[in-house]
Amino acid sequence: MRRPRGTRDLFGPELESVRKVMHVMNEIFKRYGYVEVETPTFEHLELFTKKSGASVVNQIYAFQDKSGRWLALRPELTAPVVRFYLERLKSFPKPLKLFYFGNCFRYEEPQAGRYRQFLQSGAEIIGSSRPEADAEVIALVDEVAKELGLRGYDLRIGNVGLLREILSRAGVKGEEQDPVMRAIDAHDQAKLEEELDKRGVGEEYKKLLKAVAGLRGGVEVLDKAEELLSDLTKARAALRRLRAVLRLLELCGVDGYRVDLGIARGLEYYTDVVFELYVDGVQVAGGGRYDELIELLGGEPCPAVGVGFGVDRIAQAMLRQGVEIEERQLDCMVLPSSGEMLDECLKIARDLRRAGLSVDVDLMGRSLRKAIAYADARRARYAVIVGARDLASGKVTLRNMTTGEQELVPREELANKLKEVQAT
RNA sequence: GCCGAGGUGGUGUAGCGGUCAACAUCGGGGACUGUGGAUCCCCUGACCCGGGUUCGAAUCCCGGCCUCGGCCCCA
Repeated sequence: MRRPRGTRDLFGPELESVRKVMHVMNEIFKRYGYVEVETPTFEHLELFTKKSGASVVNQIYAFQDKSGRWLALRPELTAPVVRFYLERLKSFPKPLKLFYFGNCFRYEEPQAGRYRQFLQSGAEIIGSSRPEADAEVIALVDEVAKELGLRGYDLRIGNVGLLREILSRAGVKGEEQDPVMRAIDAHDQAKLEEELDKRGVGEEYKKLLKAVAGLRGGVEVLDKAEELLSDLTKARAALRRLRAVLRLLELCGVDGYRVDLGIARGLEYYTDVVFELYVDGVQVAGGGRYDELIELLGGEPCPAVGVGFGVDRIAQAMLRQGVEIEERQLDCMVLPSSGEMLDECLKIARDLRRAGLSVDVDLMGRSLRKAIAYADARRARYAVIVGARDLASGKVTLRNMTTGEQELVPREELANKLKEVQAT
């Protein structure tokens, strides 16, 4: 039997790095005042088909249960969290700040950094339409990247509202905009030209769209955008919002970002400010404002902003970059000098474990020689050698596995002695 | 869904029509029943699956599966 395509078995550094990412995120989310939620692994299929276009529906693991209900393994977590909000959290004080971790499933061809089961985390602010909320979510992303020690990360901030407004003015509305947005996101000029012509967009708007989508750099690009958009009131409002968010980011201590007005992505439900986080050219997080999604899923109109993180991808980036991941090692192994000492070893191990130490005993009936070799292979810091000779005077031998130095230690002082050296 | 490169012990490789399928490493044991990272010896363990060609296939051909990477897509 082998594992299903696109899944992974994890252990060792791979698992440690995932755990570390989860741990750090968990701490930061709570530090920022978010509350954890958990939703089921499967939902009604309809929840996802409502939110996402038909193109992605065939990538959902969908099935009928024994009563014929159409269910789906969740392909993402925003829709389930919004569903949870609509079902039970609507009457909590606004804004609601929620975070979550969860496995998601997509039926896709596995490739670099892409699996059929993957771990996502995210945070959402539901109920605030203000730029403070946008800025806080972006600050959260920056904090995660910083605290995980990711080097050379690239945080890009844009606003899909600008591009969509230009398209609307040019007569391209609703879903018609999506293929155009995709072409922009892919930086595919030929494709963009084609999509715009297909929809009869005039030269003037084509030029404007390309000019705006090409803007990236520091805050100064907003001035250029403002010149270009002088006639478009709503687009200028979007620009003002972006400016406000960037100003707030400064107060939050975020400075390493780039403005990129070409961010469009296939994220069709984003309405305003959007952002993406890249590490080594791989996108590891993305989010933005989605003021219409909650209504789409059957709620009262309600503004919201959020972010999703690709936990596995971030963990892989950390391994790649050699970020230090501390791993709790075995404090000691308790080894009998001969078979008769086994009972005594078990008692000593019991006491040391109760004292909070990480302790192992040999379960193979090995000779002392082999057992010490095994302790070395396990990278135990100490070996406690229990023999009749020392035990006669109530002592055991404590061997430092790194230096090879040994000393006789009274049994009852063993735990304290080990805890002392554990701290160093 | 498409394209490319691959699949031999747990890992890394050799073998490329006839070999007891080799080597290294890892794992278990012994030399050495109160002392590890050395040496020597022994043991466990593999040709992805199914067809075909052939007297004979790990080796050649076809199909599938899987892995890695790229495209499409990425809510």
